[in-house]
Amino acid sequence: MARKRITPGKIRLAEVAKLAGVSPITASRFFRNPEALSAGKRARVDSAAKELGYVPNLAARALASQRTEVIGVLIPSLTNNVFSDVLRGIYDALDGSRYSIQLANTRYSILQEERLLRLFLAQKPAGLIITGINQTADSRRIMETVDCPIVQIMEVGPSPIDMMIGFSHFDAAKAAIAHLLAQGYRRIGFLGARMDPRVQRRLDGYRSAMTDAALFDPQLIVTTAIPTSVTLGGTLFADLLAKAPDIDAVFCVNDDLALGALFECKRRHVAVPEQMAIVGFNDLEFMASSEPTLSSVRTNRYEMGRNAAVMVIETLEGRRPAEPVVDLGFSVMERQSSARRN
Amino acid sequence: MARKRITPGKIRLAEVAKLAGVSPITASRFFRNPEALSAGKRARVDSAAKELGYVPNLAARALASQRTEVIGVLIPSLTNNVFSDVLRGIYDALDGSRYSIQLANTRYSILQEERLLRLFLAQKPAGLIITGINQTADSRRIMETVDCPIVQIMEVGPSPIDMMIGFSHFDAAKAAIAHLLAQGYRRIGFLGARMDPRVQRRLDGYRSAMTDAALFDPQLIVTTAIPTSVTLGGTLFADLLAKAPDIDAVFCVNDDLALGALFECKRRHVAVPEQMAIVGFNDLEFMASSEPTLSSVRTNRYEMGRNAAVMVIETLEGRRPAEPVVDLGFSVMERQSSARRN
DNA sequence: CAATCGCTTGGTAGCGCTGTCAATATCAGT
DNA sequence: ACTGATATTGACAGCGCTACCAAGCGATTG
Repeated sequence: MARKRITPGKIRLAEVAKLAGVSPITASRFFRNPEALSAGKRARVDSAAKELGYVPNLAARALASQRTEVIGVLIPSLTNNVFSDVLRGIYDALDGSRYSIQLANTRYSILQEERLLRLFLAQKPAGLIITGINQTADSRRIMETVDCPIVQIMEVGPSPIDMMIGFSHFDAAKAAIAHLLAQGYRRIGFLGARMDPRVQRRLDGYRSAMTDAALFDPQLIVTTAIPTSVTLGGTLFADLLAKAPDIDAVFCVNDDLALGALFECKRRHVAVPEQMAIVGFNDLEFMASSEPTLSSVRTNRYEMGRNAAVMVIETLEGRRPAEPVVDLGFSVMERQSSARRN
Repeated sequence: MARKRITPGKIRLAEVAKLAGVSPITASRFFRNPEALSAGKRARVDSAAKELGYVPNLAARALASQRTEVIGVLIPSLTNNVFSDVLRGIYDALDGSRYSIQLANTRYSILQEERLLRLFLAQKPAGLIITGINQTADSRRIMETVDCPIVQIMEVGPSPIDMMIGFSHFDAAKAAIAHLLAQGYRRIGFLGARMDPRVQRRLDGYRSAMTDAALFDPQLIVTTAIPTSVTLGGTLFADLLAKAPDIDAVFCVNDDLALGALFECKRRHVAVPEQMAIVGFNDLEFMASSEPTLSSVRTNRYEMGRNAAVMVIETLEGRRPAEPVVDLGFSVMERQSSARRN
């Protein structure tokens, strides 16, 4: 014979319903769609739930309703400051809502990403936030067939899977180079690490700007697949200097590299910005307080995360955003490290 | 009459069992305790599951078994690099295991922490990783009565709730000051931001070391409740210099402050380390490649996260660690910024 | 050869909630 | 007063899996 699994002290929806003098299903409705109840019952269920300290069993809810209140978030790195800002935005937006987050780290691998995606979708998430626009063909296909709001973050591009929020890395890099050109710099080097798709697009922007100015020279480009770091910034800058000793500026694909390049300049007694301009990317906090202060491209990471989460929630609650693709833009922060006028 | 909710294409455990020619319960056992099956059935269920691409329904599992395979993680900040390293360790340790992570951000508030703790525990997590040893009395009581492995991370101290992994912030700060004293520095300032309990203990370590050396002077201490940043490091250092112009060294409670102090020194043309020594805390990556390189106290954050997760898993699998409290230690990284011998 | 033991396997029921539909109550309009 | 429409509420069954118990079976023992 089977067990008698009665959990004595446990507060279930049935207890709440009994105390409130309604049926369990009415109590259930109170939590999902309070407007459907009459004011009287609503108040009765509410106070009964409070009195008993009722906490819904999420597993039971998920099983019965065939969906969860979990939003999956796929990001390529847990270390990169850029993503911690995005994450903070997402967590802040969801704080106090019924939704929770399931986070996974793809480690910049789209194969990992696909694996994790399958894992997530098998659990029927309420929504999905995924980094970038370069997924595997299979990942894309899976996401297109799945029935939940999806937001691609960090960049914008054509043909969103569903929704999209970010900015153009191409344009941002191009604007940074335009700033350097306007300041009179001509031999502008490029430093790139962990050449992920977004960094590639920054390189494209650099190339485009330099070509437009008839200043493009492949010797000015130094890249590596190694993950970024301040130390690496110094190393790459030294490599660049060896290849092209006559450079008068560097554009670094992120601020860590820029800081490393600055330290390397100090080590070599190269004056910044007189002999060498430095421009970074992301505008991390320290860029504004270094000596000299470092120019960078500010991106709206926190807002990106926050809005992405809001877009998912709004869609889930039937108020789908009018515009599925949001370009948050960027701004070139012109500071001491690139302040030379001819 | 009620619905007929037959989901046609869906692969359930029953389908796997049927294909394997066993009962559903035997198939179920295959996933939770494969050793209990005979080799033949085990292989049959395995291949059937693979063939059908079976993915277990976690909600059903959680509901039936009255427990989840989720490990709750409570950290005070998503921005702080220190925690991203810890998190990376946790995620790495759990990658490929059956367990997943539920992350929450307490924002350095023990009241928030208590709220989130209640929220977590209501869903019966498999385990819990919580930051620090300063919880509210209620939080502690709740955790003591709950039946799941709990690891307190980031520091060690007396009376663990369950398990504990970290290091002594008091000793680490004291060792940093001992290093500065050994180098011949005497008027050693203290810079502290976001005075959370661990930072407080670093202050205690500083005070103890300075008092032992008969060099303690409250004028040398500058602290603030403001969250840390590089910019703040510069500001606090300026404040310190105003209060105590004769200082010859600063101990900063973290590396951001140290970097800010370094930049401020450059701005003021104060030579580091000749006129001013700087020592940070955490040994973030950039400390080793700044100019001059910055001394710091290295802590094992990744290992802390990784081991904490392993401790939880081992306990869940019946192999409880012999030693519930693990001190991961620290090491003082002596670099250029504090290299003056008398 | 019967009794006992341990290992493997299966049957039954139920975890706590919600989708579906039906029933009832309420109300406006004629 | 009666009809039809709308707002509220309830009954029932079942979401997919696992806990509990029992049964089957071969091996061991005296």
